[in-house]
Amino acid sequence: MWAMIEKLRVSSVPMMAKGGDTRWRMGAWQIPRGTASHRWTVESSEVVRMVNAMSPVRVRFAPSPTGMLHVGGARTALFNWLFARHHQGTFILRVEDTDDQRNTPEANEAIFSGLTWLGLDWDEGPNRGGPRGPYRQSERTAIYEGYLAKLQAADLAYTDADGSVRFRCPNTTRAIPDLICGETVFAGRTEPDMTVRRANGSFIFHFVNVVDDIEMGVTHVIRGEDHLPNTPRHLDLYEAFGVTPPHFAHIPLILNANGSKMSKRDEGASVAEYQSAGYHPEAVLNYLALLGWSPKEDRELFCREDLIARFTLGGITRGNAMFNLDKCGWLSGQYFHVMEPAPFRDMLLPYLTAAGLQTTADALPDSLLLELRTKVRMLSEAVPLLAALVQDDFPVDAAAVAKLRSQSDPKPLLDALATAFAGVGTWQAADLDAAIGRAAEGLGIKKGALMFPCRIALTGQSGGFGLTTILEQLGRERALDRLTRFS
RNA sequence: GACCCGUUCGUCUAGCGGUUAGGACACCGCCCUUUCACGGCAGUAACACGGGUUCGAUUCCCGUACGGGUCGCCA
Repeated sequence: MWAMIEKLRVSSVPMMAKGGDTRWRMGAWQIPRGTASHRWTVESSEVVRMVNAMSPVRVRFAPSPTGMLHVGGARTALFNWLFARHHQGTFILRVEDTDDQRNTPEANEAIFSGLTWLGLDWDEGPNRGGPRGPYRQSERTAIYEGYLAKLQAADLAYTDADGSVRFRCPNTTRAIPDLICGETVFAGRTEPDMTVRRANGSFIFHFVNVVDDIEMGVTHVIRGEDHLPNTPRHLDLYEAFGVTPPHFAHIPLILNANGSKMSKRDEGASVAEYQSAGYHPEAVLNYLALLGWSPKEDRELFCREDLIARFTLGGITRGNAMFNLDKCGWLSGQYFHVMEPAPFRDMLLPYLTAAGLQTTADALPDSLLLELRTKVRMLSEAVPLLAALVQDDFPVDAAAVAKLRSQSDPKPLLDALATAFAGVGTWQAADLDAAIGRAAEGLGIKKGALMFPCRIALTGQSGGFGLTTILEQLGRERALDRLTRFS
């Protein structure tokens, strides 16, 4: 057993500073750059359990309530969550709401609902509690004051002319042993001492971030690469507090289709957009996982258990990635295509209602859903498809109607169909199909030539469900009514 | 501007010195088909550039170019 663990230590980054030395020193972790040896290679769950028992993984997602859950943030949350679940560790949600202007109930809710929609549950955090709380920075002022007192006691902090508190930042050269980027060295600089507390009493991000990570026992900081250049200053703080810093893993950013950093206002930037467009949440999770991380297998579909089992920091890509809506949509379709009718109905019904369609579970039989599931990539696509089937008021495609009229007068065709349908034995696919055949034969035209006008008359659309499905779904009365009323 | 990170098909990626450079989305064609889809099959398409190291570089090193990030009393 120990041999396995030793081997693990060699093949991955040391889990902790050795020999109980809590003082982290620069260069203590020699990570050969540009080699794969620094990558996290833990795979066996047995080994994971052993290591975890020695040094339980604690990670956190620390969003700021900006009013939405950004996809970049969601992916950071996902990577942290996967890492925690893979190592049977703890996933903490901490709300960084030190900026009062942003700290609204709605903004907080946007984070919670986004994470919940994706199924990213937190072990400790708001609405959940935990031993290291509170988990909102706005409620941790006393803790920050305590840490600030430590700094002041050591003469490492002072109040400047503007009334702000500054940290005597050593600004020394720092080598960050990053689990993804390798050892990254930042030369010492001569910058003004960093502010840790504003004149109005509120604390600055860098300070509270470090204090909270210490207080919450965070072992691995997995965050966006945009934080990498800030890390040396964070290290200064850890050193000042005499605490061994956590492991760092900076993940590449998500870019827009035009190559720029995806920001708040960009299309598809908010998780809520995927929710309202009716993407399958498991698919979005799946897609996000594959954006900047790879299980190195020639397949694309991974359920969350698959992801948990496979997730390692070593699989994280080095370069930034552009978000591709097409692929996300395709993946979503893949999930719907194989969905069982019952859960599909459960997901669909509230969505249709919210979209303004008057319908019930009874109006969505299994047979219909089995056909529908292959036609949608997201639930919003089901709305126009279903509109004509579940209600009498439905949109009509003017172009399709125009095309129909340009070909021939549809009236005699529809009358012939209505007659054939009226004499049908049962209002079921086989009989209905036969009736269409008879009508076509009687008119001396092909079946297909009859089905297009029929489709237009019944649904107003040139595409959609199979014609017999439409007929069955509408029922004899409504179908015949629409055929005879079409003009 | 300074500092950091990065660079394989349009996009997401596999590749860790010797491969016909693989997969996926998208695209194109064919098949299936009453429509729209689904599905199946096939195809177009990539190692940024220049130097090294090496018998041999997509893989290792150094430059250049390009992209991104950070340099806030925003997080």
